[in-house]
Amino acid sequence: MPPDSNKNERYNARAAEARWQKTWDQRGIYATQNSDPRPKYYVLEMFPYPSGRIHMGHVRNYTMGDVVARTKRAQGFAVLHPMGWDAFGMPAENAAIDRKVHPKEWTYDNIAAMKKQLQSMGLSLDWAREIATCDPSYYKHQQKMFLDFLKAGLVERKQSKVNWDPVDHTVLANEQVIDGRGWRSGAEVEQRELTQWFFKISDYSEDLLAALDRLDRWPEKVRLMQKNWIGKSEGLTLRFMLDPNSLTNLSAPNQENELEIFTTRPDTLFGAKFMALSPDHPLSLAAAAKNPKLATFIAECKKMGTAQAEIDTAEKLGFDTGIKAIHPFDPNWKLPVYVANFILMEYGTGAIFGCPAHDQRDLDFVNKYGLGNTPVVCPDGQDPKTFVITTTAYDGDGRMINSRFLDGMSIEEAKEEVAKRLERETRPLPTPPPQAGEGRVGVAQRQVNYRLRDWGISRQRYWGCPIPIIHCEKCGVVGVPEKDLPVTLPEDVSFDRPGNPLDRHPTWKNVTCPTCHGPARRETDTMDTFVDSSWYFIRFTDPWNAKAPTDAKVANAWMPVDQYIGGIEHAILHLLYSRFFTRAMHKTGHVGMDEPFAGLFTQGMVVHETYRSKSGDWVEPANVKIEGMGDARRATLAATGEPIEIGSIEKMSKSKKNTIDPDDIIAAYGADTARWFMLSDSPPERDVIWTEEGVQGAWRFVQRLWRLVGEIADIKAPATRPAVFSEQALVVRKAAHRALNNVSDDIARLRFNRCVAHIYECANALSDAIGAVETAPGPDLAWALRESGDILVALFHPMMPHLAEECWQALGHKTLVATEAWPVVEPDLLVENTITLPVQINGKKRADVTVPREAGETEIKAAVLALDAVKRALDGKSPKKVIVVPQRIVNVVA
RNA sequence: GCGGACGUGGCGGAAUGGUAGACGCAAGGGACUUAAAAUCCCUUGGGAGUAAUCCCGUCCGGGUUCGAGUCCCGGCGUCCGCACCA
Repeated sequence: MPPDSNKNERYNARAAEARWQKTWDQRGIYATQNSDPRPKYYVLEMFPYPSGRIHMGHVRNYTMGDVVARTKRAQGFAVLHPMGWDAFGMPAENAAIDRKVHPKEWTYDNIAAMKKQLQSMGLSLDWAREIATCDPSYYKHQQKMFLDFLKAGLVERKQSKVNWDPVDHTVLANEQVIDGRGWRSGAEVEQRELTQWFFKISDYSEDLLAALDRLDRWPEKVRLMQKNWIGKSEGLTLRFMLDPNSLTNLSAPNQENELEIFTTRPDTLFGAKFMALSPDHPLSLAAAAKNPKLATFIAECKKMGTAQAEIDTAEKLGFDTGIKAIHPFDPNWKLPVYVANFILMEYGTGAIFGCPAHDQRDLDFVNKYGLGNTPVVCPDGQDPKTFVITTTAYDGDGRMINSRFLDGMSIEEAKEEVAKRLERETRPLPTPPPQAGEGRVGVAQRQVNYRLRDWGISRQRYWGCPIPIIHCEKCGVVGVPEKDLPVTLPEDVSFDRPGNPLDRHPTWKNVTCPTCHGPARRETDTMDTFVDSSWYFIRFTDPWNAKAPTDAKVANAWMPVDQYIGGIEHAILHLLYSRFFTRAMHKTGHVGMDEPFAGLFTQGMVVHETYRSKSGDWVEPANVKIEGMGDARRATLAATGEPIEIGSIEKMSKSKKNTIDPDDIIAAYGADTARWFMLSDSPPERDVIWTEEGVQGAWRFVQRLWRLVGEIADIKAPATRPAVFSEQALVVRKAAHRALNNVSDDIARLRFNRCVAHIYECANALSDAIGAVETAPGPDLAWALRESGDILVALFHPMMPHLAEECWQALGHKTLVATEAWPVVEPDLLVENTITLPVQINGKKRADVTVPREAGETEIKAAVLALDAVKRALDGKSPKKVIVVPQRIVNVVA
């Protein structure tokens, strides 16, 4: 590129971007004042984990948020658009182990590096509100809220299972368990029970479920996923008597004389073939005490990991305890009681009755143990006499069969009948006697059950927010007094051994009890990092507050977040925890609302082709040379020419080495090009494939816009708006105003790929108009072109802010386009005087008809019937029907 | 296993139940140039036909409708989440 040529100079993104970033920064135009009286708009992207480098997923996510922020700012809102760091978590500890670097140092270095990268993207962020969750000034308030929640009854301690690595003596995350073995040690993982802290999210099950209906700016699929996660089900708890003759081998003398189960299918009670207990069920343990084989079986079950997918896909295994349960409707009907590996203690009562014909898991189980099945629901249209179940359970609708007094009923009627009969029948509660109330209770009780479990927040790790609790032998569990907060992490820790460094720190955990001043020890567990991210969006409203997590007045003014943008992978946990946490903060007086996110958008991933060498190693795209097209596409290693296999398109990941570094792209093409490409083509909720061609296309368009604006800037236009416009000038103005209208609408609905298309169309129209001018445009066309140029620049500003500033300046404006108001559309320019309707004959398009905009149905019909194509198709006959859909289409039924 | 999505040209995709393929990419042809790059113009779902025009076509099989990529039922395929990754 000749740098001396002035007129046709290329847009120099690198120089321009640095310059405009400096200007914005110096003028402080993205700092938001809490005192701003304009209507508020809070746009937030999910804050990143400081892994060290931003990735393309961040570029996509933050560009989308920035488009919304810039647009809303132009539309007159006080926009809050902050950024921070989800800075606690396991990778920092892994780095400490692998690279001997302190988690704190590692984290803050990463933050500094990533902040620089984000700043190079030209995001309109208010960096004055930056927070890092690992900073004591942040987690101090989190500890305060933990104590507030504790006082409010929202926290409890209970037992829960963890993945235990018996070699490393450490707790493993599910992702650290690979094929049932610890990722570092390779040892078989065991389940262990630990006493842990829980937030009582299940207190809000019904509220979290019911409120989903009001989140009308959330994706339907996320609401559905949360609904299923909460998993409300209505059923019965049902007390089966145990056959006393079968209980002789139990440890305790006959404490368990009955077994309580939960079922959502009481209608299938006559199809029951067995009972199944969780390996953790008290009755299982009682039976195992005198039965070594059963004890071994239970121990085997504990070798299974705690992940749900693993439990569900494992082979269904059971062990017959020898205990018999008595059918509630037939004292002579005895059911074998098994301990089974697929029954969860956490759900229902930890025990079920198995009806194999109508539940696949139960069917797999009986087929393995030869217990048989009896269908009790017969689908409509099936003959009950011949209806049999072999390997596939039937869980659909139908009529009751083989079920005595239920026969012929619908499923719903049968459920109701069973409930009614068993509710009426009462029996004394099992021994030992109940502590309160009457001695007799219905054999069955209707019960609403939720799948949602309480939120276990204890982590046996160093790099997390310390749980502000002191354990005293005399006083028990005592909260750290507020004046002693924050409980800070000690910095002199070692990672040379596995396990929690806090637990083996020589002094940190030794404290005096705040109540009795005797010796006591600190809680050494830290909080789940999901706690940190469950309120950061509220902290952003008042991040400087040293006294309290937030100022309710300020938080209530900014909250809820109007538009939250992040990955679909957070659809359930992060969002549900945040909804709970906001409610808990409401209950403890920190804020005045329940729902944190009024609008939610979940964007898709950035994916890329994968490359593999002959030896099976993954190869980075930067080292691959691609030649040829379509099927003839071949890849070679750029350095050696070794052939490379082109693999499937997958999520960018370090392990498959198919990542593209945003830094490289920004250095080569500039941030605007990267931003533009991330918004082009793919709908934002879907995955976008990163391609070299796509980036180059975006880069060419950047240059094209720059040239186009240069041409418009050269046009001399009258200062005042002409009174009349020629047809030519109107075409230009209509194109610009149509684009303005479409882009405004599509940004509001976050349909960025369509915005991109409309901006292309607008640019094409302006290029065409300029190309058609032979000498110099007349004053009306000149004015129209200048007007349209201004509109075009304003429209792409949210997406390519640096280029827009450069263009705005070139067009002679002295202001910043970043602080300009959004252009105002002239509605008259959006309507045409004539409309062209497609004409179908029998549903197939055969012709067009052009009619005046205000033409009525009879007028349109007449015009349609006069068309050659219609006459030909009708062949002299009159049509059966003519359907005129106003403004849309005409269909002639011949 | 359970739950959730998605499936349209060579590719990414567009299409309130109403003209399938907007817009972009790639490709082919042309202009400019000593040449290349850059830029500009034209063509581009498949098939038949000189042409007008016609036939086929939105993963597969059914259905509803004047009309289905879109709605319903049943398959197939791909992807995501599953509670200690964030």
